[in-house]
Amino acid sequence: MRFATWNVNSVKARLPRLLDWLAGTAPDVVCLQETKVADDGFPSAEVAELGYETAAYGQGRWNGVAVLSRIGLDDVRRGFTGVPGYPEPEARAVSARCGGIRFMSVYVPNGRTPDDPHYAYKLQWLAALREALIPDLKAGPLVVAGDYNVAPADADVWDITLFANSTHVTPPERAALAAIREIGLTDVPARALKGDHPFTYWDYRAGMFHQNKGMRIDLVYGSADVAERVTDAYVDREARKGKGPSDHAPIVVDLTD
DNA sequence: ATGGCCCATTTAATGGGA
Repeated sequence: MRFATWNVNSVKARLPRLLDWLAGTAPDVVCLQETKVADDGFPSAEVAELGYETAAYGQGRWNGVAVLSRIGLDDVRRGFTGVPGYPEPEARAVSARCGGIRFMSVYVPNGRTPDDPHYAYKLQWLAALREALIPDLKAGPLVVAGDYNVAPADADVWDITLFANSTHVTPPERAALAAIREIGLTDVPARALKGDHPFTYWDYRAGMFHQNKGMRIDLVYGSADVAERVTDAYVDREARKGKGPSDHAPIVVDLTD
């Protein structure tokens, strides 16, 4: 089985690239984030032509997540139990069972700045996610993949000295991720196709990508029974190149059957 | 080579992204 996660930064703006990438990479399951489209606008028919069923949870202008699968898709859940809002619940998590594994696509709140209410919301959201995943882990194999908006270690940003007073690297954010791992999820490390750092995000501005000034903020967390099946995982930086890319690259994971 | 913001929306200017 091959699965992937990708923050596409608008599924409509990215549709030609998404379809090409699906055809070329041939993942069985894909977790998408920042689809930025209401469910009735999701290009379900277009991805169906490539054999994918869709579980989309969107709200329009912002956020939006989806799971695509060509190996079956059922038991779809939008959001999760106890999800906090800002102030209303946002479309930041959707899950479905595909090929014997529950896949959850997550788009963690950004946090903006550490003194912003959005930062407190981010920590609340991650704490609530942890609690919601406990019963999911008991129910069977689980993958929680997406844009976590946290760089787990200093090496996961291009220059940690530039992140003083910034979100994504603070101890409480990192502790929130550690608390999620502690319930029985493993960080599936992805290899970089070039260089030493498997960054998944590079700002559009100032040539950050070609200088490889990036961040590792997209992550794949898997239950132990999934993690032990991993044969390869890589960041597809090719998808960040060229005209009209997302600012995030996909992570592709291969499992033994 | 990978190339110097981009997205959606209230279609101009703004909020959000990280």
